[in-house]
Amino acid sequence: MLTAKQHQLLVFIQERLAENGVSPSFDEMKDALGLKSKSGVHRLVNALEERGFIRRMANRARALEVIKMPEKTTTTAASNVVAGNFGASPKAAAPARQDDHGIEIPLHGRIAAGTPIEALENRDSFVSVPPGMLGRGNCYALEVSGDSMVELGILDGDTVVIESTEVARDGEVVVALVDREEATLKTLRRNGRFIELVPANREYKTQVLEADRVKVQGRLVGLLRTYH
Amino acid sequence: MLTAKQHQLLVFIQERLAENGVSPSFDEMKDALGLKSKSGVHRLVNALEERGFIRRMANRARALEVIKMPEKTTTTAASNVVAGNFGASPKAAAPARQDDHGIEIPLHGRIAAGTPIEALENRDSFVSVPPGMLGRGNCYALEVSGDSMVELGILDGDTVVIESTEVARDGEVVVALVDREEATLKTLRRNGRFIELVPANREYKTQVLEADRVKVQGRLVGLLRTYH
DNA sequence: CAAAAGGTGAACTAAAAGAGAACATACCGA
DNA sequence: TCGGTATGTTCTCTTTTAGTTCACCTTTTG
Repeated sequence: MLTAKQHQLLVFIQERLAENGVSPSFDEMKDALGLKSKSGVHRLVNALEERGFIRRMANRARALEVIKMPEKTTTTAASNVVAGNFGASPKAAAPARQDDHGIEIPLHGRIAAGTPIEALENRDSFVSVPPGMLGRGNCYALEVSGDSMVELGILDGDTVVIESTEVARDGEVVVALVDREEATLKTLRRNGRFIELVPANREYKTQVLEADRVKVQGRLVGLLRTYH
Repeated sequence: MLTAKQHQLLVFIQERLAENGVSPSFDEMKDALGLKSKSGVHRLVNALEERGFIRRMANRARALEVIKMPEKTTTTAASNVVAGNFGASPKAAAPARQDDHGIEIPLHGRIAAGTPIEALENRDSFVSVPPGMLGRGNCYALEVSGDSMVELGILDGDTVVIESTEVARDGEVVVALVDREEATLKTLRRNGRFIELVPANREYKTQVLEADRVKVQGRLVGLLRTYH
């Protein structure tokens, strides 16, 4: 995720903030990295901001803030946090990691109307969500692609939080696997031995399928959206 | 996040509050910082407010309040962040805590079309949001009431993340204060010396107002929704 | 090799900081 | 209700410090 220089700068900023609560100026960073010009620092800072490690106020002096540190690959974290908590619960490969104020859940890929999930089990992708948003079971996140659910306020590009489950009640929004192939996000309706997958967009049609062709994979429990 | 002077002042304010519960006057702060004029203090106080470290009531004497302290999150996170600083003070400020995976921001109340924010500055309410969702400045959360923005996927009951700012670009969704009374969440459009507050719902009308009647209070940067 | 990341120096713009004064507002007691 | 004291707000001016941008070059890496 980070280059050597970027990492070096991030650590320096973090140290300075922890030491005396004052963020370093570009000149100080320049010296700390052994550079002779501030413009290089400027680019590094931009890179760190793009990658979401720091936050800054535009055109303000010494207004840097570290909002996350690079992954310290498990060893310490895994030992005390995740271990053993789940006992009998059916948990997946990438379990949620928890701390006091946010819980990180894996981002498994994209989901769209009519196309399968890209099974991008990219282990680097985690999303932090408020604790209250999680369901009871194992949760993961998906990025929404397409506009089939706009009328329920689920837009293209949103991140949805899904609770793994094979059961869902009538009217819930679910991730449904059709014919063991296509995963889509739709409202579930039961109708005798049929299951209806109802989009929330007048331009799309409801799919009516025999119950055994549809397998529920998860249930919508939360949604996150970022504006730029 | 802070300059040396800003940090110095913040620490001074915090100490005075912890000591005797009364916030220092501008003159006292002036002396404490070794200045000869209050105007400098005024600027520093504004800077601290803009950065979300203190809160104040306009035109009220000694009405400062520290709402967070700069991060002392040392790499080894062991001892708790804020611990010990506050001594016996019962009203210890609730600092917006930060850790690796989530940031907590204050939930300031509800916002609806045509009604003021309930200024429920309930200090107990915090929401944890993903680090990447935050804007550049001071952020807080509001609960959305009403359906005036449904066509942009902002539903009744959603939680929106707002970045404090007084400037906004054309087309951005903002918290706008009309006639110093009504705060609403709307899309901002500039039209000569008028400002249009555009709802995202065909059943509501666009408000066209002279520019000086509208004050932008913040900018929409994120959205959270929980399903039950 | 080409693209991305790094590095330099200079010119330029903007913010932080300090001072002093005039003005505005809140509050309190007579 | 008036006036005075304490406080907070604004303004202008100045100096210092800090951030931004650009053109151009070098190194690293896929």
